[in-house]
Amino acid sequence: MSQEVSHYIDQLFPQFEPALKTKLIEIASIKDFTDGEMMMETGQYFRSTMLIVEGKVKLYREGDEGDEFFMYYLEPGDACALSLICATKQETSQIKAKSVENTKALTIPIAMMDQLMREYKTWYYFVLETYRNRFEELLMVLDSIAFKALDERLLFYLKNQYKKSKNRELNITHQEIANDLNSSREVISRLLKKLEQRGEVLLHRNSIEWLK
Amino acid sequence: MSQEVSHYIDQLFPQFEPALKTKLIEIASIKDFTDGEMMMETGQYFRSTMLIVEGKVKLYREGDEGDEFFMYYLEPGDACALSLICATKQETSQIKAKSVENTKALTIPIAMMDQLMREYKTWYYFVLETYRNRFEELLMVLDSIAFKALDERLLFYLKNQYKKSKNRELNITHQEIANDLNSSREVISRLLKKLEQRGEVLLHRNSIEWLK
DNA sequence: ATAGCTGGGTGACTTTGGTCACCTTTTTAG
DNA sequence: CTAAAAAGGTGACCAAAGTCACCCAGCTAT
Repeated sequence: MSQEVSHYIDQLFPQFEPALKTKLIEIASIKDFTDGEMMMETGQYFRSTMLIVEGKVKLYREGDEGDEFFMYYLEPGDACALSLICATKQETSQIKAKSVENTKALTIPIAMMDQLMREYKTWYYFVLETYRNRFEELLMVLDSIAFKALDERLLFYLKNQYKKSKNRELNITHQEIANDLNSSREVISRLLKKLEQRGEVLLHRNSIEWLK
Repeated sequence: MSQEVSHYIDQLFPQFEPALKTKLIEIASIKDFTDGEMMMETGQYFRSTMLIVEGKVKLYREGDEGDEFFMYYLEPGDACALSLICATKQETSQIKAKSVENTKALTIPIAMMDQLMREYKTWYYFVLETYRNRFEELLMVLDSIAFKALDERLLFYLKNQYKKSKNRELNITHQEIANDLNSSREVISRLLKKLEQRGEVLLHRNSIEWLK
């Protein structure tokens, strides 16, 4: 078990100082989530901070009528910024997190946060860096929704997906995209068709192929 | 000078531990900004962290065509979250900050951030709390733009303004509101008229009166 | 007093995107 | 194999909001 933790830290968090690694091996444990499992609901309390070490986690905001709005993904090497913040004050979360692959996370009891922050410089940097990155990602999302029309938002979304999947072929349905962008299937289908006509993508059932 | 710093800390940051207060008196200085002055441009580097002690600062995101999109205000007792994060890594800012009243800020050299974080627990809490608050505020903005129609966003905006001004009378033009919401004057005028017809506000030249 | 500026009102029109109804094709469950 | 579900296409229509053109009222500087 602690061997597994050790391995993940070497692979994904090589910047952690040796003493911090030792400490984490002592206090952290591994938690598994199956594909599609909710990792966090709105209004739920945090009991631990999570560092993603395998899989992919989708973070989204939930509207009053239960609509979902996609914010960003967490991947191996990322930490949930909210769990880093909220943790320290026992606040509830305002976002939902769903595992979209079989996901493994390194969990650290929130009670340890204070100590880690003050005793390990590399942890402290990691937390600040995480914050900054999430904040920036959120700003990018805000940008696209505040300033761009839906066709540009769709492009922004697709590019993001391709970047994360490292694959020409994206396995996703029009309906899922519509949900993530808080739009409707018909509209997304139409816009995708336009992209196809412009030669930017190839549409297949259940997948979109990125040309260009 | 240091007397002024001391006074502001007592008034606005009573939670700071005595040793931290002493330290800040030693290293912080006061900077003045006149009404309307830009405090930060996109792409600019941070050289110091700022705690607002007087006035009001408007934070907004800038679109590709120079459109502005209002995010939130900073008021006395608030700190710029971005300057807290970016500071530590010499990153550039993605947002603009404008003083909208005569504003005074307590500035702290970024070189001190590390030490403050590790040596003063109350500072560390303050920074995390600041992050959390800005993140939440940003999420609220994201919500309103992702899930709400313009009329609701306008209400959300007006309520926010009234809350911050503690005044029934809000001195603002329709054009300014349109800019902040990235909409157009005519549309805002029409929506405001509807609000007036429903008896929620009274419209005057250069001001909007909140009834209810 | 007059000219010009700023704030705001209004109608006509257009575009974007959401909705509805209904269709076809492919996949999957029984 | 057949029925149902899932994925996607399509046209008609509608509503929200952006745009344009033009108006008027009130303030201000000369």
